[in-house]
Amino acid sequence: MGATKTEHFTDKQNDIATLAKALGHPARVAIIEYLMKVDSCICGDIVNELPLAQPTVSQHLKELKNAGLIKGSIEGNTICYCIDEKALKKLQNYFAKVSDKLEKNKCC
Amino acid sequence: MGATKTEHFTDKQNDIATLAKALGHPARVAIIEYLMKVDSCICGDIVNELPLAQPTVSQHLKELKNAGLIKGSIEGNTICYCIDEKALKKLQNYFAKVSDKLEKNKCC
DNA sequence: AATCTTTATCGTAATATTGCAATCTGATTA
DNA sequence: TAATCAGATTGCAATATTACGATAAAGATT
Repeated sequence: MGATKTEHFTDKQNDIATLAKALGHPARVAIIEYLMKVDSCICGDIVNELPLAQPTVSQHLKELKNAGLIKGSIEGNTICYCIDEKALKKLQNYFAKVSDKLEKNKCC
Repeated sequence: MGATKTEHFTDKQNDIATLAKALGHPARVAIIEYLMKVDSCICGDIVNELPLAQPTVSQHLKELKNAGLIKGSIEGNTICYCIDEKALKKLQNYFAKVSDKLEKNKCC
């Protein structure tokens, strides 16, 4: 096996899982944090920021893009990556809701 | 390879990645949501709630426990699983901070 | 005690992920 | 036009994940 049975779960559960999975690797967390730090989207130096080879970084960027967490636009020779706020907002809302619910139903 | 190079990233990045990774599977999202729905921790019927075989569910529960997202206490014959608020709070804070920062630094 | 119930563990097969060297592509520059 | 540069893609090896049947462990029930 090894293949996730996505069809058995709700769209929302799959959606959250996809976003969470994309952040389930420290390199990808680091990429998001770097994009946040350089408050603009002037990118092109992500590879130099990470302790990983260029193809590996490229792959991580691809996964973040597939999950919808970042978007990249071609800017001449380089590519300008940029956080997609919507996706992070989704995560924020989700965990805010969860935490809120837990606050109310304290049981242990 | 296939082994994550955790040693190159900060503890915080690894921490967030570990939590996110644990939620990077719809079954585990479903488990958390189920534990939230039955507002108590009277568990023992998680297997029946999920479209997966018992060993598979047990494995997912183990991963959630390892990541610190849930805790389980033996209650006679059954085991009583329960969300660990601290971990979810951590995620909430993280994404709240990220969203807040993105709000301020709008660039694209 | 024998059995049932609940959950964990083992073993294993299928698939996915991580990482990188080598290579390719497409835009820029010399 | 050729050399260069930034990134993506390919191909591959190592490792991790997902899923489940079989089985084990341990308390509950009969």
